[in-house]
Amino acid sequence: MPEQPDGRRDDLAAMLGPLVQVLVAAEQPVLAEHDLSMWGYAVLCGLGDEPVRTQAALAQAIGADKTRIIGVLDTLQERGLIEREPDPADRRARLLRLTGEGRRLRDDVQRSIQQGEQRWLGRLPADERAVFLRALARLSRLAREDLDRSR
Amino acid sequence: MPEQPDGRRDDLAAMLGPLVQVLVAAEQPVLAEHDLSMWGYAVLCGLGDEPVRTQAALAQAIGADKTRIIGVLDTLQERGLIEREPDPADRRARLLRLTGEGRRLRDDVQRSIQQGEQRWLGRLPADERAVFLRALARLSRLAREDLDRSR
DNA sequence: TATTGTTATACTCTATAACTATA
DNA sequence: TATAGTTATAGAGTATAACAATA
Repeated sequence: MPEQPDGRRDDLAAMLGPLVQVLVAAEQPVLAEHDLSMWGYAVLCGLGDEPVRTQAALAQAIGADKTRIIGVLDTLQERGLIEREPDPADRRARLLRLTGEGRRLRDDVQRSIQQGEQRWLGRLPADERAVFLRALARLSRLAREDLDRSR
Repeated sequence: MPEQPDGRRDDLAAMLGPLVQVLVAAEQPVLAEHDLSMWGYAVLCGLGDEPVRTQAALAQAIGADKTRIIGVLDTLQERGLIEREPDPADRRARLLRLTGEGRRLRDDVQRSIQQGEQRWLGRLPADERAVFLRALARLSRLAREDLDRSR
């Protein structure tokens, strides 16, 4: 699909909006199947493979308010998907890490989601798709750096 | 910026989120300068260059609830940026169109916004940027078609 | 006195349902 | 009876401010 005939284009945000909307909608059934909220999944992804030293740091990493994720952490902990213990060196802080089961669940869900994304990415020619993903990854990283600076 | 070393990548939604956030944040000062809300701007863009036959159709086109835009239309009309008159052929409906001033304002704002976007797009090599924009336009169109079908 | 986590509250945004006017 | 537009209301999601524990 070429640009509009006169070379004009929609604003980036106007193009990204609908795309985000269908992608988020497509994630819902997968998340529901595993009893995860969007924020629950974001936490599992945000924890990565090394422990995180404070809840506030985790919240910032996933773009949430620190108060926003407390209930989420409660639930994940009750389900044995994460561990949350006071830092012995500073008992105000909570050390956070994935359990084995948490990691497994995260990987399962991520596999399903990225498989679903093929419905969209598959509509792009392979070479264009690779460039798109590389460019998106770069822009996303720059955007995150910018957000981190302004917080 | 290459993919992650192991070839894995973040979910599309996870990459798009921060990008949308900084783009929307960057639009705010421009909109404020012209006393426009985000929805107000969306309406000006949604009206395009031909009249729209009903408010509901306009709302759907910009992804809003029909009740959502009523106050927005009131304000735009008071400012002389749009015209809103009962359709003579069916007086339940309202014919909507941009005034000359509305079109001018829309074009001014859009120019500013797309100029601001260069801060991000400019970080991509020119050839990669062109491919990214083409791919994004295509995915966005597919997403919009999908959303329209499910409404 | 400052920081981490927590709770309660208030605020914003949005959708839902009920109403009017036309058809 | 059905549709376009409007209004009022309720709900979801979010941030803000106050508080307890620890440093």
